[in-house]
Amino acid sequence: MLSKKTKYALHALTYLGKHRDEKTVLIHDIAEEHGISHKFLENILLELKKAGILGSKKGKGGGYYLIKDPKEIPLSKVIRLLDGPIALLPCVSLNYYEPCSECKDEATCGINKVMIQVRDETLKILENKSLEDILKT
Amino acid sequence: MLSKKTKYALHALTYLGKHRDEKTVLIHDIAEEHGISHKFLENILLELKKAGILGSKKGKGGGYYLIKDPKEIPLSKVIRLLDGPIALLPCVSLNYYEPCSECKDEATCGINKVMIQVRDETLKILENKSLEDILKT
DNA sequence: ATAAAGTCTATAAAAAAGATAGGGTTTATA
DNA sequence: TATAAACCCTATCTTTTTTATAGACTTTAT
Repeated sequence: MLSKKTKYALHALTYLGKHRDEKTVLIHDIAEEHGISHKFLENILLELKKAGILGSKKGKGGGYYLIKDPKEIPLSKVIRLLDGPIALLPCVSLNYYEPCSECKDEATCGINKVMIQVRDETLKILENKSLEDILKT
Repeated sequence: MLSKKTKYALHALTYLGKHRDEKTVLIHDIAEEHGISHKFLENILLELKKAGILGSKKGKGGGYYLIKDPKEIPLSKVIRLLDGPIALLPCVSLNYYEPCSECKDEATCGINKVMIQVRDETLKILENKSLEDILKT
């Protein structure tokens, strides 16, 4: 399951996507709309900004806004950013690889092999679904 | 990512699958083979037994054994049993449904719609990969 | 000047995962 | 029939991760 962080991020992105006509949107408004903690959301938006998905304007009249086209924001990117690996095991993660201690030899481990296949097929799904898909339904 | 519980379960099932010629296999042997806690593994095997995947024989000379054909043990079953939902959000889970508090109306929520699609496609993968696939590589 | 708004870092609280403990029950076999 | 081996069951402890909060700082419109 996705963490609340990722879930909130998706809601925030959706909200921002729906308000692209406005120059900026307040954290406060997003938080209120979905009944989530302002401060918690603050951290999340900051991460999305650092990842190049959002832009912001400081000071009075400031706020956040999307700087990418919704179709250029795949679910895989959001999930990796807030939740970490998409792979089911560390030993098959492309972005967060770590060996599995209980596995003696990766090269001959059937679990490893199958999980690589699962990862590749999962990635196909998550790279092909984007914020645009969420917005257009 | 999968929990250690699920990972250990997969290793145990693989071990049992590779020793199907023997009548029973000791928890101890599986735990030792993979360097994992005997007691922790005990709980996991018990769950696999209750789920009808393993059989056991008590007393001296006892142990565990597979009671299903490896191809009848899909990854989806093992994951659901030890880890819970496969869906990315509670509001789209088939087996562990719960509404999402930050979503006002599921019927019009784009995130919900997209996650249903992701769930269905993910399920296709995990229902079609089984212990057999792990064993045969 | 002031107030509004994002930035940043640290820490606290809560929940989940991982691990351990120990007594109970069953069964082969000496 | 006593004993030891092995699974059965439930409770609890520990650690890690997640979620949430706090508060001081910076920027900017008016």
